[in-house]
Amino acid sequence: MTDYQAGEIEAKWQAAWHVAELFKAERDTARPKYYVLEMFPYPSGRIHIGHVRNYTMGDVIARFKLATGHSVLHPMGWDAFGMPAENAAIERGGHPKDWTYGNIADMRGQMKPLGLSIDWSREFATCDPEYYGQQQALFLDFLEKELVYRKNAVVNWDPVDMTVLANEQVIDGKGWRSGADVERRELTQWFFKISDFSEELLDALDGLDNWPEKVRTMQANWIGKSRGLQFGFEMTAPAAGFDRIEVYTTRPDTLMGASFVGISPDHPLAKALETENADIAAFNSECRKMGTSEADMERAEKKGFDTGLSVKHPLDPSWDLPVWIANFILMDYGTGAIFACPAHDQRDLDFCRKYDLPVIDTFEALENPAAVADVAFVPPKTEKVRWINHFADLDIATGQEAIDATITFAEQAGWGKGVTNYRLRDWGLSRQRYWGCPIPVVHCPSCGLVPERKENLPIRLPDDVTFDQPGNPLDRHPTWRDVPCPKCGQPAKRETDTMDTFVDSSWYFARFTAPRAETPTVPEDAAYWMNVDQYIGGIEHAILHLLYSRFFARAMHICGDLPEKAIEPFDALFTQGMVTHEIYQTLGANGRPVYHLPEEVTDGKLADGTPVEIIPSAKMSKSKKNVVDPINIIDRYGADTVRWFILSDSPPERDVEWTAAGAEAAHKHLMRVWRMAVEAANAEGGSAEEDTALLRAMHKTIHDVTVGIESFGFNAAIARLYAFAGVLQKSQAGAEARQLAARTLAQLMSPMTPHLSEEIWQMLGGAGLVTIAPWPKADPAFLVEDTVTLPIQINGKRRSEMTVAKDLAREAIEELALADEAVQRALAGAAPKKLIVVPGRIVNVVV
RNA sequence: GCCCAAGUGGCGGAAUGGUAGACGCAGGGGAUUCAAAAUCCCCCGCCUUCACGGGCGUGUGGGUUCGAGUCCCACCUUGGGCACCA
Repeated sequence: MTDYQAGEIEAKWQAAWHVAELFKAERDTARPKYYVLEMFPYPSGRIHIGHVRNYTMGDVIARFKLATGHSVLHPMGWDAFGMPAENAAIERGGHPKDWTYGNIADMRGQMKPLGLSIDWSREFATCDPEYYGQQQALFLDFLEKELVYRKNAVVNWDPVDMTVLANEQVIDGKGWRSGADVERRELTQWFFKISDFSEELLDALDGLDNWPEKVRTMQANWIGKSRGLQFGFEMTAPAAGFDRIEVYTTRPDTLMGASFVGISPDHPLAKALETENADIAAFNSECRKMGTSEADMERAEKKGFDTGLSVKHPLDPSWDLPVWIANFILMDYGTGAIFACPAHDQRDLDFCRKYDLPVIDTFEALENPAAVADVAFVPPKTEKVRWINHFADLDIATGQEAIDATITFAEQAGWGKGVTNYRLRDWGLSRQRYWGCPIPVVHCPSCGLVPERKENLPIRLPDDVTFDQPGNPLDRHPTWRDVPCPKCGQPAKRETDTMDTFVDSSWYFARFTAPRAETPTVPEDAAYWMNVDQYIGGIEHAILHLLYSRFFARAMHICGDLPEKAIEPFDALFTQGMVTHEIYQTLGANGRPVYHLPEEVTDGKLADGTPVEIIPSAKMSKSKKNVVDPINIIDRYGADTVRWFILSDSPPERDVEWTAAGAEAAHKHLMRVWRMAVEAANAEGGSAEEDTALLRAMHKTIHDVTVGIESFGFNAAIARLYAFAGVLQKSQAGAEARQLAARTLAQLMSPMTPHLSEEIWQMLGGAGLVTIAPWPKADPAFLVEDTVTLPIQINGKRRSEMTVAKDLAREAIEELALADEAVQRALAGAAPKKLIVVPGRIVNVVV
């Protein structure tokens, strides 16, 4: 009975849970519902340790809620569309569908032994036609409500492979396979009107009390609401059909420090000038030889081109400013044109230094004097104060007041208007790729854009495609693309763009409430299960996925697919840290990095002796091959050990560097708990005093562990469980108390180590399954202590301590403290300068 | 570059503004054993001291406070995100 065969025992209890249907979620109005969801995985082929961490945390919550009387929904699915499946097809042949479903089968097989409390009957993959067909129905609803539209937008274009590249596929401005310089190219694409919801998505962040503050801050900054001034600079002479340049600025108070007006290379004026000036055309085209990612553009060297044009300063018609084209100005934000004030903007200053443009000394107190120490300033045109004070006869010191006053001034004078801008752009969902959800519209030569009929859904991806040539196979598919128009029946062409995979993950949480329904959702199920009570996932999704989901929930509500209460679909969010690992890289033949799996590298070398460059820890990613596979540990020690270990070592919100050392120790501890349970079953002796001491420790542990689980302090809860196991081991309590203690220990451990806990529970005569046994309650009578140890500080440093009755009067504590030997020594006969007593906590004597 | 975090012993980490280092790992010593494994017990921040004790100590530099790992300011380093990786 002392031998513990993890494999057999775990399989036995998993079967018992399955037979009892413990995890099957049913609508049950007699119990409070609880929906716990972990961000679903991409089926890359193997589960990695980060998945285990994510799902184990969710499982602890789900099992805890089950034990505290909730009707729990804890589902699992697969975020199954995306580029890696196509890349696999290109590299190794085969079909993305086979690769994906094969991976799902493998990963499900790796996950099931973990003993997660998942309702597998609700499982789906986003590449199931039953799922994406409903997504197409949602798209048609959105189209009808005008939440989707088409416009031109730029993509990364690989001129050699003749294909669109994702940002990830652009490395140092070159295509990852061809190595060719990437170009920006405009295509007509589909967009969700998320920007219509900017204000609402921003406002509602305030109500998300159970979201991490950092996520709300990041989202607010992403939406980027700003109040600024929009106005026109009149050109000194019209050019290319333009007679003014409209700019937007959040710092109109710096207008008297303007050096030049800058426009984006994609600005209509810049484009118009291209046709008449070859140098400008060359400059713009150079600017476009860069990826579309904002990070790349911001990091790139700042470059400009003097157009030779000039504009008049709005406050001084005799003052001409030159017009430059600058590569750091984004066409997507504001009007695509700015005025530069180098005295108050580092980037403008760098630019002016580089091109020898004037820097005007504006304010008396420069905002960053050190940064401009070497600058030769040009004297200001007004008094060297905020110009609004000069023009409007005001006396304003603070920045925001000055900004507001300038906007009012410009509006009254009639040359500008206050404008609220958002950084948030509409969500482009078109992807020129095969392995995604087809967009259900048809282009008809006579009817134009025609939505598919809902009865024709799902529009299935064709299976007969090949990946032997670059580009989207749907574009060249012989029969799939050519269809009759759903409206007039004449020959027409199906839209060949598919949807961004973020669309798939923006409503899966709603689909889990009715995964087999013939409509996207079912009102009764959505009403009962929504919202997700606890959502758990990586901090890397803090902005895009979570913002898109918030938008989708609103759009679905507008279309009648979700109740109003679900427009904020995630009541509580927990962002777990990532499991990171070093990246191992060598240089390939073409000078590009080649990545290697951790298991291929020993002592910094490959098997053939090639030295490997070690890049410091980073997020585990399949493309960087730094993914650690937990399956060996599961096979060796069982699921309970892996679950216990992954939770025990680190605070859940923090990133952890993966290390395999310690799994062995976790296993030893679990076996120690098992032996103690066996011993408790056969215990003898005991005394009332010993029994009480053990029960006191037990109730304290119940309290601490319960609080720990509820507050995501899993590592701290486990530390308490370790400590209690230590107490139990040393205890001389009698059989009854020790059995109760061991059984309770097992029960408190059950969210983390459910199989071991069931085995102990059963052995020590617990009723039924521990998984659904009511969670223990801490008896307050056992929690109170009657004495307390107070540290005594002298000048804030701990020098002594004393043990006193818990409710001892302040005066008595002061007296005892002053009588303390160390205090007497420090005072040397003098009276203390100050005596601070914090009852129950500390005494501080200031001498 | 911009936005958001994190930084504590050899390691993972604990700590409502109140005894820094709980708990675990690694390490050292001991018990048990013919021996080993397993198990059990004890020690374990750094410097100094035979010892008692003393000094230093939570990325760096300042500040607030009787008291700062915790609050404020500046900086450094690392990580996440930057709209087509998921």
